[in-house]
Amino acid sequence: MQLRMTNQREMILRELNKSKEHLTADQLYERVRKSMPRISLATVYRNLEILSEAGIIRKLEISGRQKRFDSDVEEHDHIYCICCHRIENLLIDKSGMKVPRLDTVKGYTITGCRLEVSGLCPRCQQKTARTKK
Amino acid sequence: MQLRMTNQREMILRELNKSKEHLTADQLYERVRKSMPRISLATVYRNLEILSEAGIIRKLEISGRQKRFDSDVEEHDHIYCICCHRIENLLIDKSGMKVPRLDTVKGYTITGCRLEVSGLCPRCQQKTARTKK
DNA sequence: TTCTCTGCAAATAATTTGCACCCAT
DNA sequence: ATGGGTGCAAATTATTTGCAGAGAA
Repeated sequence: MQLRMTNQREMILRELNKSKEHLTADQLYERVRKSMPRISLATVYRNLEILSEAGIIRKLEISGRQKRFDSDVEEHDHIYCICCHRIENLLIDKSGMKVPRLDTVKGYTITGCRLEVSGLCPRCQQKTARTKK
Repeated sequence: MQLRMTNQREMILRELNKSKEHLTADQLYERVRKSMPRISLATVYRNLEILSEAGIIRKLEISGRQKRFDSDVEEHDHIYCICCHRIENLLIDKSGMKVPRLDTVKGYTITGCRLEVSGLCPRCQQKTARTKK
């Protein structure tokens, strides 16, 4: 199955790269729509699926009900806010971890290993403090 | 808000405890239904939400589109199969990790930190091998 | 008695799919 | 010209909510 570089696909990739956030499908849709008003949400979903399958982008399945997409496929971890569900990148050295031979855990063939750190982001800490008063 | 121990709630907890797997809401529904045929799926969802909010069970938001629930709220990590989406427990010593002051990362107040290891489980390795032949 | 909980049905939210046409290769 | 890609609308999947009646405390 050959991948074609359509205008839609190109715009989706460009927008995802432009904002270094971790956007959801419909956030991306709203942005792409500004310069390409007739694009459909289904196209965005289809492309995000195809591109992440091809390893060009990365699908994140953490925090909240919507999937998020990351233009950075390099090995890295994430920290997310349990309140506003924002996700930020995190570079953590996992080499020091005393993991009992991770490559053979429970008979699994390991394909990935990531650390998901959760917490309250600075913005939400203020929000919470205000509410508690 | 007071929590009441209804028959439904008790059964849901019992089933979740019985199978030490990480069941989805509707897997749990199917099991509870066997001994309590008139229970509704909405009740299962509502209870899982309430119980995890109360810290009695734990909601897992990894791997696949459905949320899964864990009767074990003790600190532990998970390994999941990228193929069949099964989740198993993992006990990993994270104390050796050289994390740059995890409690202050990017100004966040850290509430949790877990390792999600992904891979192909033994069962799915065989499946894949067979398919590739 | 009081107030949370329940079942049912309907509503939402997120994502996927069928189909006929379009366009990158 | 081929076969992957698109827009649209409808379908699915997962979860949530309104409401009136039930039942734990």
